[in-house]
Amino acid sequence: MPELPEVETIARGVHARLGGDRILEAWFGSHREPLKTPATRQARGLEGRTVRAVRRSGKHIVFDLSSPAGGGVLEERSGKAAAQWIVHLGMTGRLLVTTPDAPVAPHTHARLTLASGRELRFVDPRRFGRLEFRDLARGEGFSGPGAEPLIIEKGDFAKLFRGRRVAIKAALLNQALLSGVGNIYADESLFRAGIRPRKAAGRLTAAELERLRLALREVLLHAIRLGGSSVSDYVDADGVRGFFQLEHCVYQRGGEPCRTCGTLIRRVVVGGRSTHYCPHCQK
DNA sequence: CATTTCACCTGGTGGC
DNA sequence: TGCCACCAGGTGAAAT
Repeated sequence: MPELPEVETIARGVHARLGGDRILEAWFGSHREPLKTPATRQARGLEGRTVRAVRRSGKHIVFDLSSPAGGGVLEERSGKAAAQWIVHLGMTGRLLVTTPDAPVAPHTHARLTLASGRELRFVDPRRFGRLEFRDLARGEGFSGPGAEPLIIEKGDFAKLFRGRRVAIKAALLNQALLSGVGNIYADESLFRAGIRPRKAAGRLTAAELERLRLALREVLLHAIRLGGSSVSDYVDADGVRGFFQLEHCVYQRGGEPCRTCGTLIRRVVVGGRSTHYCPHCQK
C-alpha cells in the first residue's frame, strides 16, 4: 500500500509515540511469509531493547534499537544503534499503536508489548510485508541499494538512467536505482514532468531528467505534507487518512479528463503495472 | 548483465 | 444472492 510519503508519515507517527519506549515482549503469528527472521530469533532479539528512533529508508521503516540492557551512557553518547528492526509494509501492511486489550484484527502477524503499557501491531492481509531483526554487533545496519529521491542531486540522478532501454516508468519503480518510488508517484511525477511513461529511460534529454527529478521531489514533498495518499483504507499510525489522493492528476484517473487540458487520461500497462498518463501533456 | 514475466496472497468491486 | 474475472500502493525469482 505504501510508497515513500506514506512510509515517511507512518515512521514519523510511530516515532512520536514509541520513541524511548522499551519492548517487553514480542509475539509473532504462525504465518511464515512476513518473517525474514525466524519468530524465535526475532522475539529474542527485540525483547528488552529500547526504541531509540523510528525512521524511513526507501520504503522500509527502520527501528533503531538500544542494547538489550537498555543502552547506557556509552551507547547514549555514541548515538549508534545496537540493533535494528526493519519493517516493510508490502502492499497492505499496517503498523498500529493500540492498548493490549484492543480487539486483535484479522491478519495480525506481530504484537510488541511496550513498557509504557501500549502495544505495537503489524497487520497485513496479503502478507507481502516483511519483518526482519538485525543485530549490529555482527553485520551491517540496514541501507537500501537505491538512492533517496529527496536527496539525490542532478548529476547522480541523470547517471542512474544512462544507457537504459527500459521504459522510464519501469526504471522509476526499480528500487535498486531509486528507493521509495512506487506506482502512484511514478505516474504523478512523469505527468508533472511532461514525460511519456513508455519513453526509454536512456533516451531522456538532460532537461527532461532534471524536470523529472524536480517533479518527483515536489510531488513527494507535497504528498508528505498531506500525510500521503489514501487510495483504499490506508491510515497512518494514528488512524488518520492522507489527503494526497485528492491531488492525483493521473493515477487511477483513466478515462477521466486531464485537469490541465481536458484530454482523456489513458490507462496502459508498463512493466506489468497499470500506468496512467495524459497523451497531450506528456511527450 | 539487463529486461520481462509471473508468482506470491487476500479482499473489494462490478458484471452477469 | 452467487459466482467469476479482474484489480490493487510491492518485490524477488525465474525465464528470456
